[in-house]
Amino acid sequence: MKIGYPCINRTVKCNGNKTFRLRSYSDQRLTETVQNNLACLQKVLKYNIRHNILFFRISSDLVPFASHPVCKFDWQGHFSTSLNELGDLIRQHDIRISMHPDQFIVLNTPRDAVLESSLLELRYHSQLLDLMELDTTAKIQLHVGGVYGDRDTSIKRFIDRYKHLEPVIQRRLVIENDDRSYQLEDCLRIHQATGIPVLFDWFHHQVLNSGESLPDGLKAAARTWRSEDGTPMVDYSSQEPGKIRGKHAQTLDPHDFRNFLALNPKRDLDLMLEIKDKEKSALKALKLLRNETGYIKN
DNA sequence: AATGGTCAAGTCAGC
DNA sequence: GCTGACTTGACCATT
Repeated sequence: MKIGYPCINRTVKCNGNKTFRLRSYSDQRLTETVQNNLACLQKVLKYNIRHNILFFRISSDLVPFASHPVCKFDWQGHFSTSLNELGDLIRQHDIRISMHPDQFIVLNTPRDAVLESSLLELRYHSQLLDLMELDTTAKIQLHVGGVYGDRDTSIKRFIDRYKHLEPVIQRRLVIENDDRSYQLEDCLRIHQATGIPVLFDWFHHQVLNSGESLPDGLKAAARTWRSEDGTPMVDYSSQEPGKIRGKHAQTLDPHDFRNFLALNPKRDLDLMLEIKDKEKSALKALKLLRNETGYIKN
């Protein structure tokens, strides 16, 4: 089991998620920012390697405005060498990579303009991973999308859109159960129709489910991953005490995490910690894993 | 250097 | 109808 965290490292003094305002766009500003972001990503990956954190989610802001019409710059060509070198580092240390396009990317939208920009953004994500020459175990995770007052039709629209995706996007895409619209059951139904792997979100499943236990839910999701998709990915968080239901924890709750481990003794999964203090919790989780008797290697 | 208004993009719940 | 939440506050004009 690999442990990971998303996008930001607060220990390494290097911000690899730098962006800028649209009206400040220039090719020069873009190249400077991307150069910075790639250099920081490399530093963060090296920090992760030193600390045995071998799962990482790369920020969608790596190349700001990459899919925006304002950007005519050939960032793919200009940064292909740097991206390739990053890919070398990732492959050399067998780091698992994911990306998570943000909330504006909605594959099942009824609106043409939203679909079009979503497809461009997905293409950007897949191009990044392709330029790093990562295999299809590097994934792009999406939620199913909106309900629009008609779940069945909206699920059908997702299925149809997925089937018509470019293969380079299709092979990387996975769907994740969310905590208010589409639960595990819906994702499994979409898997049945398309073969798309289902990334199990442990915390969301506690908030929204149809009665499956957490371990059963996780097992059902894990079965949707083929060998070319790699080890099933799982998102993990726990409830921030005293905040509204569904609020992600500030830091790893050792009690909740031990419970997670106890419920999943096989641990044939890669675990993304969606916890606000990022690498600190990843380190806590790894330490806890090492110190617990009966818990494996690393 | 500190501050505060504002930022490409969608959808939904809660008020 | 507006605001906040979402994987993540940070950019930038102004003082």
